[in-house]
Amino acid sequence: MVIDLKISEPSLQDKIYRELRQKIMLGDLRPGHSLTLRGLAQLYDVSMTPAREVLRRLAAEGALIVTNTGRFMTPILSNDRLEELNALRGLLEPEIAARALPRAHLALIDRMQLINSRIAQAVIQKEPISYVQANLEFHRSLYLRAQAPAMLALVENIWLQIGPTMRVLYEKIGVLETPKYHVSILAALKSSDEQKLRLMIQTDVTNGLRMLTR
Amino acid sequence: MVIDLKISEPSLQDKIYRELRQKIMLGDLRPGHSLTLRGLAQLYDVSMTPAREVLRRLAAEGALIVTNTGRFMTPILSNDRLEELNALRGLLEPEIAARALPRAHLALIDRMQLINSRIAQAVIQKEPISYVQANLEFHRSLYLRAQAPAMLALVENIWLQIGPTMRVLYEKIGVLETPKYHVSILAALKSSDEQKLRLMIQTDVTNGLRMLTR
DNA sequence: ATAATTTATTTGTGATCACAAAATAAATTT
DNA sequence: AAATTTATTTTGTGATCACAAATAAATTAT
Repeated sequence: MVIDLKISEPSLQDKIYRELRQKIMLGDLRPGHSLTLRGLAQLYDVSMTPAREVLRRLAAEGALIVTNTGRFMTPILSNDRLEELNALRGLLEPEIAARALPRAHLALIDRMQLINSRIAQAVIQKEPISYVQANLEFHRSLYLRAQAPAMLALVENIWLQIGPTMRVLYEKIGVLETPKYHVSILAALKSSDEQKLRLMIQTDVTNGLRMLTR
Repeated sequence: MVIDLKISEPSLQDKIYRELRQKIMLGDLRPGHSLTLRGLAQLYDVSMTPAREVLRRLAAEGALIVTNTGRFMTPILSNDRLEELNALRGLLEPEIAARALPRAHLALIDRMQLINSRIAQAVIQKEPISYVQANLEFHRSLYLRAQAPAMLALVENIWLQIGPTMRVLYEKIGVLETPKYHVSILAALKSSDEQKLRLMIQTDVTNGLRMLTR
């Protein structure tokens, strides 16, 4: 018997999808930025077919909206919508963090500390994209430990939806400060204090938006 | 100036999408049921193009999984995954219910009572699909009042993911009983008791699964 | 019989095209 | 100068095809 372990290479659209998704989540595209099938296809030198699969997929995830005439663009969130999405973060993230807590060993905490210093660096260099990227990585590296893939998927889905809007908010205010509750989060992890962790995650999330919208 | 209000008729794929989505959410398809582009296309007498858009969209929403060779099928949920998804229901649904509470007037409560009797009817007639449909409608009619579209979208997304699995669970057990916490939910609504409402929604959701998996 | 191999069939991916609707630009009229 | 009309371009939708990979069926060899 011949066993062949061929790794089925990712399809064309997967590559495009991941790149575009990343761009949107990090706020590389502003709200209302429109994307066209042919434009995207040309950009990646493929035909319209994979391009539309990508756009529709992102639309299905709420990363893009489809206008009533079928055009694709990054969403322009109303204040209500943004607050709702942030409330969802405040609901989901403390829960997933709490689930990660028992599995959060020192190696992880160290790594989070390292990521946190990258955030500080982005603040100094005034690089909003790097800032968002490192910030999300800080949270994700913790949440991954929860071994709750469905929950993580929802959280990332929300990040995706608010990506473009967060970017312009950061632009308006400038990246003022390194997130002040991250140290508290790390402390709660070290002391395995679930209640404190929940509270600090919640505060970090809600305060982040308050800081931006006032 | 001439304003013309043309309702842009829904595209071909929209119709197919909605039908298939409904089928999946109500458990009309069993877990592991595979769907093919050409099969779906033939069924609706369209070309492969709209069929694949539909399947990919549903896959993006977690209603279908894509095998590592690109085939589409309804998900076969592990116990862990099912419990995780149910925990998400238990987290999200009390929140959205609480948000709907201030807007839940008598007309709504009456309508929910009516839906509840349809559930009882489905129990008697042993029609699992009708049962699930009416049950979801009971919840949705309340949640719609929350005016929290992003939250509702997440909830429905979870319903979609557990649809096929719930169906087989109902088959195994048979539709034993009408959901006993629904009357408490209605009572909490009438008395505008948020804490009770949260608890009863939570209990209804978690108990529903416990009833099925033991 | 059972396993291995070969053959036939089914399936998703990506490319290309025609088409109609929509958005934009240009021209015309008011 | 503003509003309307016309022409042009851009855009998404759906259909069809070739192709390679994966699955199923048939055949052969052990």
